[in-house]
Amino acid sequence: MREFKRKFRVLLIDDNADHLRGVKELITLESSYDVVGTTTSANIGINLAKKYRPDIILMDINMPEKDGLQAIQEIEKLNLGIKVIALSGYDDSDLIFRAMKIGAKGYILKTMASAQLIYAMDEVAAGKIYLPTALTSRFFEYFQNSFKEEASSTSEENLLTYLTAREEEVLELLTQGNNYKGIAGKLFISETTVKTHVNNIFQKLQVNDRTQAVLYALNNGFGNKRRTKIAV
Amino acid sequence: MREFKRKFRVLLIDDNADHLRGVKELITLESSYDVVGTTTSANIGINLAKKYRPDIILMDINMPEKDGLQAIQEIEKLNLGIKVIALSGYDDSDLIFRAMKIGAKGYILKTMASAQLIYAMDEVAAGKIYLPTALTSRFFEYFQNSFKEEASSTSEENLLTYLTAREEEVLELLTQGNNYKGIAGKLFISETTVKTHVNNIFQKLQVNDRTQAVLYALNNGFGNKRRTKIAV
DNA sequence: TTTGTCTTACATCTTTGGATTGATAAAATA
DNA sequence: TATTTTATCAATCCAAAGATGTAAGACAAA
Repeated sequence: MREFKRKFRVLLIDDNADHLRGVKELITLESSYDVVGTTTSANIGINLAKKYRPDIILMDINMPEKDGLQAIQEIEKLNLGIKVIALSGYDDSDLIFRAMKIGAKGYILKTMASAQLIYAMDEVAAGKIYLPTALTSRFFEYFQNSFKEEASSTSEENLLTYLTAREEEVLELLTQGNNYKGIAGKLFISETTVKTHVNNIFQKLQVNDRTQAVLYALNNGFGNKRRTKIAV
Repeated sequence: MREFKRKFRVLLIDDNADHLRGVKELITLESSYDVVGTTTSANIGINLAKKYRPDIILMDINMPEKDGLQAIQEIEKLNLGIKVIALSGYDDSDLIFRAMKIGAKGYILKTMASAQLIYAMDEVAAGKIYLPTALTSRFFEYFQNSFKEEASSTSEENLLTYLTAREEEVLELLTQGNNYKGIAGKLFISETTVKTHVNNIFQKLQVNDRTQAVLYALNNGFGNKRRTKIAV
């Protein structure tokens, strides 16, 4: 049986009709891609995605009507395996970060050479994630900055280190929303003992109540799973 | 006044003496780099970093004695502006992610061509962050996976959407550790009103007390800065 | 206009939380 | 061995939090 090389199906979403036409022509020249639809509306684009199930979507994310990032997110939620490449006029690190976070498989600037667009599509079609080197650098600046605060705040002094093993157990249960009775039951000790521990925890963490204790714990890397803040 | 083109100072840390020697010779051939030190020990490497203040450190992260990632972290904490490039034998996405998270300016496989190493050093020396395309792809697989769980868990139903604007304000203050009096003072309303709001919040979030409400809020993307869990 | 939601507010009552003091036994440490 | 830390428990007291019901004025939608 002879094997046919299937063409990848592409959907274009861009509110700029001129740019849309240009990209369409460009892609049509490539033998390995078929443009199955074009639209200037993000909402229509989402419906076309459901209908045509393209392999790849090129999505302009600088649209006034609807946020392109939001559109990407909605398409990702459909879980149709559609690979979305973000097209943008800006190499803003925050934009790049957010696009990649919500699942874009690539991010290309509109000013980039057409060859780069095709290359990105080739890579993405092959199951990879593609970001131009320059944008990768931008992304990582943002990415690493997100973690810097954490490192610096941690380096001050972590009052959690003063807690005893038992106190950590109690705090762990506090961070799960337990009250005295719940903690006492889970640790098989009396409620008054829990009170003693909790009071000692308050002293050591220099807080006034359980909510503040829980917040301190979560913000200072309590437990095995460290939670990290990333502004999105 | 005549300007001299300064050579970049490089420190090599690699527990494999053979590899260390090879890399040293390779770099010495380059006119723009000076190897100011080599060592097979991570701990000694950290001390050499303090002493010589190199521009760049090539750090093997697959060392038995001390974890190379930990060493990178310690060097980053020194805040000397030293750019660390991770050298590794593995293109494991988790390793790449962790290295970049703690501030590595690059990640190179030992099996890669020497030209790529030099190119990475050039880029990093110029203040950029460099990851080979293949590793970038790996990184993003891991990165995007970290957020997938969040998206699915969020898609269940976010009870926070039922809160009124005022209730959100109150909850915001709750998540900052305020008690009734504090909230009342900050919103210029009476304490009893705050109680009413808080009780309504409990109903809507289906929780029993403020700690649980705060935990629900933090775990369900409350506020403008959404906190995201990334296992590290 | 009527209906409904939101925000504000108060009263009352019960439960929970937090502070303080004191005490005992085991375990770790000097 | 002597001393300190840790974990356990209790009693008491006051403050804070939480549950419940009621209600008035603002405002928007039907």
